Amino acid sequence: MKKGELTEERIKQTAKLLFQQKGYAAVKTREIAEASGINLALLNYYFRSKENLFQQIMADTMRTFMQRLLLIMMQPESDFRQKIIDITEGYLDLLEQEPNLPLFIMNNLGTHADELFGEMQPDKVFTRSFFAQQYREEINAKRLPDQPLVQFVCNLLSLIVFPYIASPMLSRMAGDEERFLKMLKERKKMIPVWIENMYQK
Amino acid sequence: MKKGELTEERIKQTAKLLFQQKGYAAVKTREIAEASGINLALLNYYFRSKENLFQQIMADTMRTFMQRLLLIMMQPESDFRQKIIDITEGYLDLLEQEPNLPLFIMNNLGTHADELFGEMQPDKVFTRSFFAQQYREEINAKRLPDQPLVQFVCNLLSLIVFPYIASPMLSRMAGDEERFLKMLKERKKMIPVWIENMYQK
DNA sequence: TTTTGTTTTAATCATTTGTTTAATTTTTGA
DNA sequence: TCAAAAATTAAACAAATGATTAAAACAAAA
Repeated sequence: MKKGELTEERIKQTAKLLFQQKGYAAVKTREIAEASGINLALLNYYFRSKENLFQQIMADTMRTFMQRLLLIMMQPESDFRQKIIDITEGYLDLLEQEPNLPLFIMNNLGTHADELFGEMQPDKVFTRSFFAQQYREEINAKRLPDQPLVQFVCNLLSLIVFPYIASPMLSRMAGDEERFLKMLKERKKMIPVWIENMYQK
Repeated sequence: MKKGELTEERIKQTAKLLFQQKGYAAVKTREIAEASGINLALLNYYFRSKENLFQQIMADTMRTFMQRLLLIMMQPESDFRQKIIDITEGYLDLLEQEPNLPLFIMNNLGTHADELFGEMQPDKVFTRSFFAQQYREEINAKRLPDQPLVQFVCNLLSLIVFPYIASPMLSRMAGDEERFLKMLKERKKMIPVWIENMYQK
């Protein structure tokens, strides 16, 4: 009863990594089995099918990724500027450990976008969250132009996520890997500043 | 001699679309054949193998995508600000017609990043192009902070490309498809403004 | 028309791949 | 300790998949 759950989890972690790196169709069940150090048949014993294993992993991934944004947006304590810093640092820390996550998410957004928000209604979050309220306050105080919140969040996520999506291109543009990594580090400080400036008139 | 080249091109276009939508491994040769209205064997007659067909398509795609940026960067006529506008509008026009292009590129960057620049040396473009020169002039004139050019280009490309990569998520955040499309339109005007403001102190 | 080279087709091959089965080993609880 | 349950394995199956073959249809040149 204990041993099983352990290997089940091991398979899931291995599969998650492989799916992230190569995508659903490119990963073969035998590859997952070998990489997890299990017999091929065990995969179906625990997960019924490759498809089902993938669905489980995707549901987890989507929810966790979005939760990171939503939890901060719903924080009553922190102010608007602090939330931007929290979102930036939160995601950049995550991406340091899972650099393939963004591309993985984006690739499967088409079929799994609904799972992003789990139980929550997207529009509720984007109109009634503390972050949404604070955003409107900024607009009312004329510190931000009157544009939809999505536009703002889109810009923030763009700047955070894109370098990890385009890293092979950017590291070539940067000249070498070292300069690219330096650039990534720099962004953690700069993104909140850039975002703030962007809307300054 | 004429008929052949025509079907060859038809296969290539169909395959390109499928590869963009589903990725290499998920597209089956029979699917390409059926969608192109040809017999399965013709695919190997013209392209030797699925792999080879894909390589051809990727090489084309990478070069064309990057060329769009590099050509503008090497323009002697236009000034710095105009180049930013040209890059933004150039790419957004392209993406309107090929919305899956960014994800397709990013997914295959790992294996095909070298083909991005074709003959050119990346560092040459990023240090000796007119755009690079003009960027340094802006820095010298204190109109821009002293940061590497890649950082700047990364931000510009982020804002242009990300909405097309994350569209299923963003359209949900926006509330409905209509509002999302409105947002996309708005960005064409706003991105150059945002970019300019970003670096204002 | 005949001939020659090109294009297209149906059928087939050899692997790969997801899944299942049936037997074996290991673990657990009484 | 020992039987029942859980975990693991080797072997095999059926469908799919990329590729090839040999023959047919077609087009162009002589």
